[in-house]
Amino acid sequence: MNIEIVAPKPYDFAASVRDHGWIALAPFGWIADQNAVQRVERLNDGSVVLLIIAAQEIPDHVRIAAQVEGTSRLSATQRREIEQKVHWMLKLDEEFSEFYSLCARDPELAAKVKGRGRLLRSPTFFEDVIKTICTCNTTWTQTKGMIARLVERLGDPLPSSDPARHAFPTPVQIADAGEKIFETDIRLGYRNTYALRLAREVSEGQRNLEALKSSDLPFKELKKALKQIMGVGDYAAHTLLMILGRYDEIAVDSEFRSFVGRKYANGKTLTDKDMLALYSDWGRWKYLVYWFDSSS
DNA sequence: TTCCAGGGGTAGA
DNA sequence: TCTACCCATGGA
Repeated sequence: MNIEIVAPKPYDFAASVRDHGWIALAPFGWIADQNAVQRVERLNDGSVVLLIIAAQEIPDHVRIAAQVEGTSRLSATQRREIEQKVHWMLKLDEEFSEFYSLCARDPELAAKVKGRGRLLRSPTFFEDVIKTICTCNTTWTQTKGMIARLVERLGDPLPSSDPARHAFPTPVQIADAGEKIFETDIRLGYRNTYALRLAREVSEGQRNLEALKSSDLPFKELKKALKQIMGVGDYAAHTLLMILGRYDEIAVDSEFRSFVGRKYANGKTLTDKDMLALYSDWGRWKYLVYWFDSSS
């Protein structure tokens, strides 16, 4: 079964989805020989399917094809859900023309960003908050391990896949799992508490994370709302704002400091403030400008 | 052993 | 608003 979606041009699908490390976090994956994103996805009705998402350039736009495996037929509701999720994951709703025209003032940057900017995100904001918390104060290798264990231990399995592959667990599945399995098997370290607490808040209806996806709150207020989540500080809030399409502020982490130090410091020691000042001219696009400044 | 990685919470000033 | 200290985990 195939679901087709039209994406605007310019759109470099293969580069865009791999520009974000999320492609390496379960249940996402990259199929190199097909230039396709794969993802095990649990639908709202509880069924679990495998999505294989690829793109094809045609004259006026880009055609996204999502192949759905693991079910013999799809209801209209299921098709609509998959369409909406793919649309959100690929950020097909965002407008980047202002960003591209702004980049024209820096030829090196302009050459790099062509058709890029639509960084991969997860279908639910809950998943992206959990993943972001698992990037804090740890290495990327460990983040991948934490998310792989979380998905493998708590997510619903894809029917008849061998070895078993799993969807990202729902807030209820995480909340119901309890602390013990986090300590013995999933091992997020002190983030165990944050993940469980968030899952409980969401599953009990005390926190509506998905509503933030369509929020038109000003940047500062949205940031304030995100920082109310236990485990989310400035770095995580700016990362999550990027995921929501707000690029006003850079997420300062060891990676940012190391890149700016290498490229601009010339042996001097720079404070975070000094480093951020290097990007101050880029208005509401600072995060993306830094992102592509630091990427190849 | 010690350090620290794509930081954040908390207490105290 | 700023600083010092603590935090689980695992690789270097």
